[in-house]
Amino acid sequence: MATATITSDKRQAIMEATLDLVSKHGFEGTSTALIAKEANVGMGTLYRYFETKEELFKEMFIHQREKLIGIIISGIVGGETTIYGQFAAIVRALTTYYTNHRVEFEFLQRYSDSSYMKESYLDESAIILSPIAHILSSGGEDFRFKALPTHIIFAMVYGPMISIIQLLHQEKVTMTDEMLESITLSLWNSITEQR
Amino acid sequence: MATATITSDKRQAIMEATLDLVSKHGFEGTSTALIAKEANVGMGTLYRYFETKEELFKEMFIHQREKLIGIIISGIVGGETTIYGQFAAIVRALTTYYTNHRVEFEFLQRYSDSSYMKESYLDESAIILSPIAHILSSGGEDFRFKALPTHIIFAMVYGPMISIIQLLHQEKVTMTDEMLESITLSLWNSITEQR
DNA sequence: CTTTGCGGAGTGAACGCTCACTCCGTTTAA
DNA sequence: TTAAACGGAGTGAGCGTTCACTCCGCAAAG
Repeated sequence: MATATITSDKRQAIMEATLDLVSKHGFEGTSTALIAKEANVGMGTLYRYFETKEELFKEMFIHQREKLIGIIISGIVGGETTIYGQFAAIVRALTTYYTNHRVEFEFLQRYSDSSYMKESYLDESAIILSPIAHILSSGGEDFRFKALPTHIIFAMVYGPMISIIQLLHQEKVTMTDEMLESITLSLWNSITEQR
Repeated sequence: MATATITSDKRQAIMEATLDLVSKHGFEGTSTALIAKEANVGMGTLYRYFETKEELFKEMFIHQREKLIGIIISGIVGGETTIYGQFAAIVRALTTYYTNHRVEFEFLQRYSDSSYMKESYLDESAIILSPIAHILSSGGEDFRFKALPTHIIFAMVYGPMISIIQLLHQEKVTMTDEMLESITLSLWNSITEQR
């Protein structure tokens, strides 16, 4: 506990080193000794700021997920007035951010598929995202969302985005504005019906 | 029957134990001692069949990926004559298979997002899947595929499917025939245009 | 202004333990 | 009888974690 909102230099350095090393070598290949060395910090210092290695990873995960939620929310409250406008803003923001922040993306992915990930975090994240789901499921004047469970609607947007961002990282494709527009519209069409 | 391709009982047992344990405890939490015990096999035996732990995981991955490719191909050569019919058959087969074979699915996911995964395997898998991509990109009489890179088209089908199968495993949703039909059509519409 | 004392951030060698992997005695089958 | 297959105790490297200690900025005392 403690160290609630203080952001010490050392703490920051440890977190940055962790992000970098985990994305490079995975959780298994990243020892606390290596993190400490990369952060130019003693072993003991690491354990002054984080109770255990697992706790460090967990805090990193929560931190990164909050960033993710922040991006989504700023897409909604941005300036777009239509639901589709907001949807497109979110897709654009997430694609841009995670294309340019590969380590953050890979950390989130790794953690989500690791055994560190407790079922409870999954529930938690669903709860956090549910307000957005609620807004989206409200519908608009000229469209309505498909009669599918909210989770599925989410998966049909999130799933492709994850896969596409991975492709961008592997440099299998390069994203143009037109492509992103086309993809955004496709995703929108896959979850809505015109009326 | 001393041939190069014998599948010994012990080898089989080791692979089955590995699949089960990795899906349950992840790569980190699965020790070779545990695998050997679960397979009712000595440590020495394990190392007779697999050079290293990493090699064992790699062989497991390749084996599982071949199964995956097999499912896709059998969807194509099934009995469906239209491209959409084949597409729907693949989606149905994959959903059914991985819903009922959670450990196989989780192993593939875990491995793909782990540091074990070398870039070369990614390329390799793309090569294997490219014939299918070629068939799909041919188009039909009353539709054509969107003007997007093949990788993206793939991602827009694969991505949602992975996310949805995860939801099914978490029992966040239950899949009905109508839902699957609706999802399949949505995915199809997201990668094609009517003409 | 200088000296002394103090609190706590910072350190890294050392510890206990687990791991992947080896080695060799035993069993099995031909 | 012989060789291949097998089992599992043993081994050393490396892991996460700890703790006795150092160092330094600052406040109180002289």
